Amino acid sequence: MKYRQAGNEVELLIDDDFDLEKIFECGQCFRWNADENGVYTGVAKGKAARLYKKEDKFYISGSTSDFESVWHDYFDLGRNYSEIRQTVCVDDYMKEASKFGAGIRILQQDRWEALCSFIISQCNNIPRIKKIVETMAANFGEPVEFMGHTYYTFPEASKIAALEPEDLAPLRCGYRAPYIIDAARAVDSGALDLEKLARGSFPDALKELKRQNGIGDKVANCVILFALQMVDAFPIDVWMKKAIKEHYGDDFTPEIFGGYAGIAQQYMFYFQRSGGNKKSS
DNA sequence: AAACAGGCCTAAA
DNA sequence: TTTAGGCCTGTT
Repeated sequence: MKYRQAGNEVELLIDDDFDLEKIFECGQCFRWNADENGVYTGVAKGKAARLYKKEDKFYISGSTSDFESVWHDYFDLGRNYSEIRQTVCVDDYMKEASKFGAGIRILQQDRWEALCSFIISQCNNIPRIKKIVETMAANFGEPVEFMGHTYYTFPEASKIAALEPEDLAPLRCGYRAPYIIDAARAVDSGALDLEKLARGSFPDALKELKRQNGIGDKVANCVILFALQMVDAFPIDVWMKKAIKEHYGDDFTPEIFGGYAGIAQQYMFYFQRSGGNKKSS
Protein backbone atom coordinates (compact mmCIF):
# COMPACT_ATOMS: atom_id res chain seq x y z
CA MET A 1 0.00 0.00 0.00
CA LYS A 2 1.18 3.49 -0.85
CA TYR A 3 -0.05 6.79 0.47
CA ARG A 4 0.81 10.45 0.24
CA GLN A 5 -0.51 13.83 1.27
CA ALA A 6 -2.69 15.40 -1.41
CA GLY A 7 -3.94 18.79 -0.28
CA ASN A 8 -5.93 18.30 2.91
CA GLU A 9 -6.45 14.62 2.17
CA VAL A 10 -4.37 11.50 2.09
CA GLU A 11 -4.38 9.62 -1.18
CA LEU A 12 -4.27 5.85 -0.80
CA LEU A 13 -3.25 3.21 -3.26
CA ILE A 14 -4.48 -0.02 -1.71
CA ASP A 15 -3.46 -3.36 -3.17
CA ASP A 16 -5.87 -5.48 -1.14
CA ASP A 17 -9.62 -5.94 -0.60
CA PHE A 18 -11.11 -2.56 0.24
CA ASP A 19 -14.69 -1.65 -0.60
CA LEU A 20 -16.06 1.31 1.34
CA GLU A 21 -19.68 0.42 0.84
CA LYS A 22 -19.21 -3.17 1.96
CA ILE A 23 -17.05 -2.16 4.92
CA PHE A 24 -19.59 0.36 6.17
CA GLU A 25 -22.82 -1.38 5.19
CA CYS A 26 -22.04 -4.92 6.29
CA GLY A 27 -23.47 -4.23 9.72
CA GLN A 28 -20.32 -3.95 11.80
CA CYS A 29 -20.52 -0.21 12.46
CA PHE A 30 -23.27 2.39 12.77
CA ARG A 31 -21.80 5.87 12.43
CA TRP A 32 -20.70 6.18 8.78
CA ASN A 33 -23.10 7.63 6.24
CA ALA A 34 -22.83 8.10 2.50
CA ASP A 35 -24.06 11.10 0.57
CA GLU A 36 -25.58 10.82 -2.89
CA ASN A 37 -22.11 10.58 -4.43
CA GLY A 38 -20.96 7.72 -2.25
CA VAL A 39 -18.77 9.97 -0.09
CA TYR A 40 -18.73 8.64 3.46
CA THR A 41 -18.54 10.84 6.53
CA GLY A 42 -18.35 9.62 10.08
CA VAL A 43 -16.79 9.94 13.50
CA ALA A 44 -14.50 7.31 14.94
CA LYS A 45 -11.79 7.30 17.57
CA GLY A 46 -12.86 10.84 18.51
CA LYS A 47 -12.19 12.19 15.04
CA ALA A 48 -14.44 13.11 12.14
CA ALA A 49 -13.39 12.04 8.68
CA ARG A 50 -14.59 11.90 5.12
CA LEU A 51 -13.53 9.36 2.55
CA TYR A 52 -14.31 8.31 -0.95
CA LYS A 53 -13.00 6.45 -3.94
CA LYS A 54 -12.00 8.12 -7.18
CA GLU A 55 -10.81 6.00 -10.05
CA ASP A 56 -8.47 3.45 -8.46
CA LYS A 57 -7.52 5.53 -5.46
CA PHE A 58 -9.06 6.26 -2.08
CA TYR A 59 -8.98 9.61 -0.35
CA ILE A 60 -9.34 10.27 3.34
CA SER A 61 -9.44 13.68 4.97
CA GLY A 62 -6.57 14.69 7.23
CA SER A 63 -2.80 14.41 7.36
CA THR A 64 -0.52 11.45 6.87
CA SER A 65 0.14 11.48 10.59
CA ASP A 66 -3.64 11.13 11.23
CA PHE A 67 -3.65 8.28 8.79
CA GLU A 68 -0.70 6.58 10.43
CA SER A 69 -1.89 7.05 13.99
CA VAL A 70 -5.60 6.38 13.51
CA TRP A 71 -6.98 5.28 10.17
CA HIS A 72 -4.40 2.72 9.12
CA ASP A 73 -5.27 0.52 12.06
CA TYR A 74 -8.96 1.45 12.10
CA PHE A 75 -9.29 0.00 8.59
CA ASP A 76 -7.18 -2.99 9.57
CA LEU A 77 -4.78 -2.26 6.74
CA GLY A 78 -2.07 -4.41 8.27
CA ARG A 79 -4.03 -7.56 7.43
CA ASN A 80 -4.15 -9.21 4.02
CA TYR A 81 -7.80 -9.94 3.32
CA SER A 82 -7.39 -11.30 -0.17
CA GLU A 83 -5.22 -14.08 1.25
CA ILE A 84 -7.66 -14.80 4.06
CA ARG A 85 -10.49 -14.86 1.56
CA GLN A 86 -8.79 -17.78 -0.17
CA THR A 87 -8.31 -19.72 3.06
CA VAL A 88 -12.01 -19.56 3.98
CA CYS A 89 -13.09 -20.90 0.57
CA VAL A 90 -13.72 -24.34 1.99
CA ASP A 91 -16.56 -25.21 -0.38
CA ASP A 92 -18.53 -23.89 -3.35
CA TYR A 93 -20.92 -21.93 -1.16
CA MET A 94 -18.07 -20.12 0.60
CA LYS A 95 -16.39 -19.46 -2.72
CA GLU A 96 -19.50 -17.67 -3.82
CA ALA A 97 -20.11 -15.88 -0.52
CA SER A 98 -16.54 -14.66 -0.16
CA LYS A 99 -16.45 -13.53 -3.76
CA PHE A 100 -19.64 -11.60 -3.19
CA GLY A 101 -18.27 -10.02 -0.01
CA ALA A 102 -14.77 -9.33 -1.31
CA GLY A 103 -13.78 -5.89 -0.07
CA ILE A 104 -15.13 -6.30 3.46
CA ARG A 105 -12.65 -5.60 6.24
CA ILE A 106 -13.16 -5.90 9.99
CA LEU A 107 -12.76 -2.42 11.43
CA GLN A 108 -10.71 -1.97 14.58
CA GLN A 109 -13.38 0.07 16.30
CA ASP A 110 -13.23 1.70 19.67
CA ARG A 111 -13.90 -1.13 22.09
CA TRP A 112 -16.39 0.60 24.35
CA GLU A 113 -18.30 2.10 21.42
CA ALA A 114 -18.62 -1.29 19.76
CA LEU A 115 -19.68 -2.95 23.02
CA CYS A 116 -22.36 -0.35 23.55
CA SER A 117 -23.51 -0.44 19.92
CA PHE A 118 -24.06 -4.18 19.98
CA ILE A 119 -25.94 -4.04 23.26
CA ILE A 120 -28.24 -1.60 21.49
CA SER A 121 -28.45 -3.87 18.44
CA GLN A 122 -30.34 -6.67 20.18
CA CYS A 123 -33.79 -7.29 18.75
CA ASN A 124 -33.46 -4.15 16.69
CA ASN A 125 -33.04 -3.06 13.07
CA ILE A 126 -30.13 -1.13 11.60
CA PRO A 127 -31.87 2.22 11.00
CA ARG A 128 -33.03 2.29 14.59
CA ILE A 129 -29.65 1.18 15.94
CA LYS A 130 -28.02 4.01 14.02
CA LYS A 131 -30.55 6.49 15.31
CA ILE A 132 -30.05 5.47 18.93
CA VAL A 133 -26.24 5.54 18.65
CA GLU A 134 -26.37 8.93 16.94
CA THR A 135 -28.69 10.36 19.57
CA MET A 136 -26.42 9.03 22.28
CA ALA A 137 -23.46 10.84 20.71
CA ALA A 138 -25.45 14.06 20.22
CA ASN A 139 -26.65 14.03 23.82
CA PHE A 140 -23.54 12.89 25.66
CA GLY A 141 -20.58 13.10 23.28
CA GLU A 142 -18.25 16.00 22.56
CA PRO A 143 -18.87 18.28 19.57
CA VAL A 144 -16.41 18.15 16.70
CA GLU A 145 -16.48 20.83 14.02
CA PHE A 146 -15.76 19.37 10.63
CA MET A 147 -16.30 20.79 7.15
CA GLY A 148 -18.92 23.26 8.26
CA HIS A 149 -20.92 20.79 10.33
CA THR A 150 -21.01 19.82 13.97
CA TYR A 151 -20.48 16.13 14.64
CA TYR A 152 -20.30 14.39 17.98
CA THR A 153 -17.87 11.86 19.35
CA PHE A 154 -19.18 8.71 20.95
CA PRO A 155 -19.36 9.43 24.71
CA GLU A 156 -16.75 7.92 27.01
CA ALA A 157 -17.84 5.09 29.30
CA SER A 158 -17.09 7.31 32.31
CA LYS A 159 -19.64 9.84 31.15
CA ILE A 160 -22.37 7.23 30.74
CA ALA A 161 -21.40 5.50 33.98
CA ALA A 162 -22.41 8.63 35.90
CA LEU A 163 -25.96 8.51 34.50
CA GLU A 164 -29.07 6.63 35.52
CA PRO A 165 -31.18 4.59 33.07
CA GLU A 166 -33.83 7.35 33.07
CA ASP A 167 -31.23 9.78 31.73
CA LEU A 168 -31.12 7.69 28.55
CA ALA A 169 -34.84 8.28 27.90
CA PRO A 170 -34.09 10.59 24.93
CA LEU A 171 -32.44 7.66 23.17
CA ARG A 172 -35.73 5.74 23.11
CA CYS A 173 -33.74 2.56 23.53
CA GLY A 174 -36.26 0.95 25.87
CA TYR A 175 -35.20 -2.00 27.98
CA ARG A 176 -31.61 -1.68 26.76
CA ALA A 177 -31.01 1.44 28.87
CA PRO A 178 -30.07 -0.38 32.09
CA TYR A 179 -27.87 -2.74 30.07
CA ILE A 180 -25.97 0.26 28.70
CA ILE A 181 -25.57 1.84 32.14
CA ASP A 182 -24.40 -1.45 33.64
CA ALA A 183 -21.84 -1.92 30.88
CA ALA A 184 -20.60 1.66 31.17
CA ARG A 185 -20.09 1.26 34.91
CA ALA A 186 -18.32 -2.05 34.49
CA VAL A 187 -15.97 -0.58 31.89
CA ASP A 188 -15.43 2.63 33.82
CA SER A 189 -14.68 0.86 37.09
CA GLY A 190 -12.33 -1.59 35.45
CA ALA A 191 -14.50 -4.56 36.43
CA LEU A 192 -14.81 -5.21 32.71
CA ASP A 193 -11.37 -4.50 31.25
CA LEU A 194 -11.71 -4.65 27.48
CA GLU A 195 -8.00 -4.01 26.89
CA LYS A 196 -7.12 -6.94 29.08
CA LEU A 197 -9.71 -9.18 27.42
CA ALA A 198 -8.28 -8.23 24.02
CA ARG A 199 -4.89 -9.53 25.14
CA GLY A 200 -6.38 -12.72 26.54
CA SER A 201 -8.13 -15.74 25.09
CA PHE A 202 -11.44 -16.09 23.31
CA PRO A 203 -13.03 -18.33 25.99
CA ASP A 204 -12.05 -15.91 28.75
CA ALA A 205 -13.47 -12.94 26.87
CA LEU A 206 -16.70 -14.81 26.18
CA LYS A 207 -17.10 -15.80 29.81
CA GLU A 208 -16.38 -12.31 31.13
CA LEU A 209 -18.66 -10.54 28.67
CA LYS A 210 -21.56 -12.91 29.35
CA ARG A 211 -21.38 -12.11 33.05
CA GLN A 212 -22.76 -8.70 32.13
CA ASN A 213 -26.49 -8.23 32.38
CA GLY A 214 -27.84 -7.86 28.84
CA ILE A 215 -24.96 -9.57 27.08
CA GLY A 216 -25.60 -13.07 25.77
CA ASP A 217 -23.89 -15.26 23.20
CA LYS A 218 -24.71 -13.19 20.13
CA VAL A 219 -23.70 -9.79 21.51
CA ALA A 220 -20.62 -11.22 23.22
CA ASN A 221 -19.41 -12.72 19.95
CA CYS A 222 -20.00 -9.43 18.15
CA VAL A 223 -17.98 -7.63 20.81
CA ILE A 224 -15.18 -10.17 20.60
CA LEU A 225 -15.04 -9.85 16.82
CA PHE A 226 -15.65 -6.13 16.34
CA ALA A 227 -14.28 -4.64 19.58
CA LEU A 228 -11.54 -7.06 20.59
CA GLN A 229 -10.63 -7.93 17.00
CA MET A 230 -10.41 -11.66 17.61
CA VAL A 231 -11.14 -12.95 14.13
CA ASP A 232 -12.15 -16.40 15.33
CA ALA A 233 -15.31 -15.10 17.03
CA PHE A 234 -18.47 -16.23 15.28
CA PRO A 235 -21.67 -14.29 16.03
CA ILE A 236 -24.80 -16.25 15.12
CA ASP A 237 -27.96 -14.22 14.62
CA VAL A 238 -31.13 -15.03 12.72
CA TRP A 239 -29.46 -14.44 9.35
CA MET A 240 -26.56 -16.68 10.20
CA LYS A 241 -28.92 -19.35 11.49
CA LYS A 242 -30.64 -19.31 8.12
CA ALA A 243 -27.35 -19.45 6.22
CA ILE A 244 -26.05 -22.33 8.33
CA LYS A 245 -29.30 -24.25 8.01
CA GLU A 246 -29.41 -23.80 4.25
CA HIS A 247 -25.80 -24.69 3.54
CA TYR A 248 -24.43 -26.82 6.35
CA GLY A 249 -27.12 -28.30 8.57
CA ASP A 250 -27.00 -29.26 12.21
CA ASP A 251 -23.45 -30.53 12.52
CA PHE A 252 -21.90 -27.21 11.50
CA THR A 253 -18.91 -25.85 13.38
CA PRO A 254 -17.06 -22.57 12.71
CA GLU A 255 -13.81 -24.50 13.05
CA ILE A 256 -14.05 -25.46 9.39
CA PHE A 257 -12.81 -21.93 8.66
CA GLY A 258 -9.67 -22.28 10.71
CA GLY A 259 -8.65 -19.20 12.67
CA TYR A 260 -10.61 -16.85 10.42
CA ALA A 261 -14.15 -17.90 11.27
CA GLY A 262 -15.10 -14.31 12.10
CA ILE A 263 -14.16 -13.08 8.66
CA ALA A 264 -15.93 -16.03 7.06
CA GLN A 265 -18.94 -15.09 9.17
CA GLN A 266 -18.94 -11.61 7.67
CA TYR A 267 -18.97 -13.00 4.14
CA MET A 268 -21.80 -15.38 5.02
CA PHE A 269 -23.79 -12.71 6.81
CA TYR A 270 -23.38 -10.12 4.08
CA PHE A 271 -24.25 -12.65 1.39
CA GLN A 272 -27.29 -13.92 3.25
CA ARG A 273 -28.62 -10.47 4.06
CA SER A 274 -28.19 -9.29 0.49
CA GLY A 275 -30.29 -12.20 -0.65
CA GLY A 276 -27.50 -13.12 -3.03
CA ASN A 277 -27.80 -16.78 -2.15
CA LYS A 278 -31.29 -17.03 -3.58
CA LYS A 279 -31.73 -18.23 -7.08
CA SER A 280 -33.36 -15.51 -9.14
CA SER A 281 -36.62 -16.56 -10.75
C1' DA B 1 -53.95 -3.73 13.93
C1' DA B 2 -50.99 -7.30 15.12
C1' DA B 3 -46.62 -8.83 14.25
C1' DC B 4 -41.99 -8.36 13.95
C1' DA B 5 -37.05 -6.57 14.32
C1' DG B 6 -29.40 -8.63 13.58
C1' DG B 7 -31.49 -10.97 21.85
C1' DC B 8 -31.63 -11.50 26.67
C1' DC B 9 -33.64 -12.86 30.99
C1' DT B 10 -36.48 -15.62 33.83
C1' DA B 11 -39.47 -19.26 34.92
C1' DA B 12 -40.88 -23.78 34.07
C1' DA B 13 -40.54 -28.44 32.05
C1' DT C 1 -30.74 -28.14 28.64
C1' DT C 2 -34.21 -26.63 26.04
C1' DT C 3 -38.50 -23.71 25.44
C1' DA C 4 -42.07 -19.93 25.97
C1' DG C 5 -43.26 -15.40 27.08
C1' DG C 6 -42.23 -10.69 28.12
C1' DC C 7 -39.63 -6.69 27.21
C1' DC C 8 -39.23 -0.80 24.95
C1' DT C 9 -40.00 1.17 20.66
C1' DG C 10 -40.77 2.05 15.70
C1' DT C 11 -42.34 0.38 11.46
C1' DT C 12 -45.28 -2.17 8.34
